[in-house]
Amino acid sequence: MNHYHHGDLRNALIVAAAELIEERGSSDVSMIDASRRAGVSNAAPYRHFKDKDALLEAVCQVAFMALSEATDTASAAFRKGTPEQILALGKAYLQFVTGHPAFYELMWGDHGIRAMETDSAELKSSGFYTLVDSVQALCDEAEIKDEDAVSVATKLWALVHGLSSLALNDHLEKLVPGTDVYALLESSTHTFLAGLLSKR
Amino acid sequence: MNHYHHGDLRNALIVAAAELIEERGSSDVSMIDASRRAGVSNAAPYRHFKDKDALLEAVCQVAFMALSEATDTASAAFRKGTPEQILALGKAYLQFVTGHPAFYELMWGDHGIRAMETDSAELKSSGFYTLVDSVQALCDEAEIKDEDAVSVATKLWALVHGLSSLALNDHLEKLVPGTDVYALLESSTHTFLAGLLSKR
DNA sequence: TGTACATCAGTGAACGCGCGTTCACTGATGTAC
DNA sequence: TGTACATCAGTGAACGCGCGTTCACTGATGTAC
Repeated sequence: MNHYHHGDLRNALIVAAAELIEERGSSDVSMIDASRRAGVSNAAPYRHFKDKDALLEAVCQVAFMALSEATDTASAAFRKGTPEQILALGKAYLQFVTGHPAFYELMWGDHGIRAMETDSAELKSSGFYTLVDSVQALCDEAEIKDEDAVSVATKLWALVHGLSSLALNDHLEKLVPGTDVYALLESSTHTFLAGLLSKR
Repeated sequence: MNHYHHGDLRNALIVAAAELIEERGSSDVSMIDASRRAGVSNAAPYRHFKDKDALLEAVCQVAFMALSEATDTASAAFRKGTPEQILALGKAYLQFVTGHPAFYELMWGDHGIRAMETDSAELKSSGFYTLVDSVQALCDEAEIKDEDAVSVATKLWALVHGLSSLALNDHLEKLVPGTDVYALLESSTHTFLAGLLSKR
């Protein structure tokens, strides 16, 4: 391939930045390193991104889409509204977060917020709302009327998000050595759902 | 006061760094800025800290102690092992995290881990283990035998930590506008405890 | 009590480095005629 | 089909900046005699 006219440099830069983040385990990669990895000069990225923030936001968007895909795929294997499906969603989330630790700070930091804002329609339609749908179906079947599905989904999300966050930097391991975070996810989800049903 | 022999520069630098973090809402403060705020030259901090990381770890230790104090104080007002006490612990945690947003990334990042390791005895004796004690008392009173107090406490912690984390960067507000995170904390804690008791 | 001196905690200037970004340029591509 | 030219996406060199850290130094303090 020729030096000039790379063809798909925009995507190549997003991939390069994502790989660097993954490899180094940190989200502060430099523009210059991303350029180097993509095989272009320092200045080339500025034809495709206004500045470094814009590149990182683009990486965030890709990451959010990957997360949505992971949770959607996991939930597709189960019947809608079953505890099994909700648990599968949680597991997929936990797996994604712990499997890509360096993306955590990026996705839930400032760049993540802006990425969410720019592409909200596409992102909002998946991920979290898959969980809301599932919770809604569960509530319908169990004839729970006094609980708001969005509210319940948010609480479940917080639970899974919290476990993932703690598992990330070995805080759990430091505080309670030998913890099995997947077992914790499973039992806490069951406890929570049991509490939900007990109010019926 | 004289230029030479500040007297308590070590602490002054920790406070200066903490204030800068608080004001700027970001944990990447520079050594030079911390020096300036403490009223000393660039080189002075190196008499008290090996490098920048050492200073930030010291800030972390102070932050963890403040958090522990906040949760301990909150829980002291309630009878041990009551749901009210557990909820109070959660509220204090949530309040601390959302009240000092910039410390979050510092405390739960690499510096926080090292701060925990160096001063573990003092830190481990408070904070999380206050919650463990409370959960243990609750389990004893309710005659729950098949649940491990540490495990239950971890799940509750994850729930509160997750809610705090989501509340921090307005992710909740973005996704579910008008959310009252304290109400969410209260109802999710109750739901979880109800689930715990229903297994009896 | 007075003096010599070791030590301690500051100074301020400087170094080197890496980074984000810009700028004039250049070569390849697409298009009008 | 061939040529002139606008446009587009690269280059590479350079800029300015801020930062972490070091170094020879200096002034204050504490101590031995």
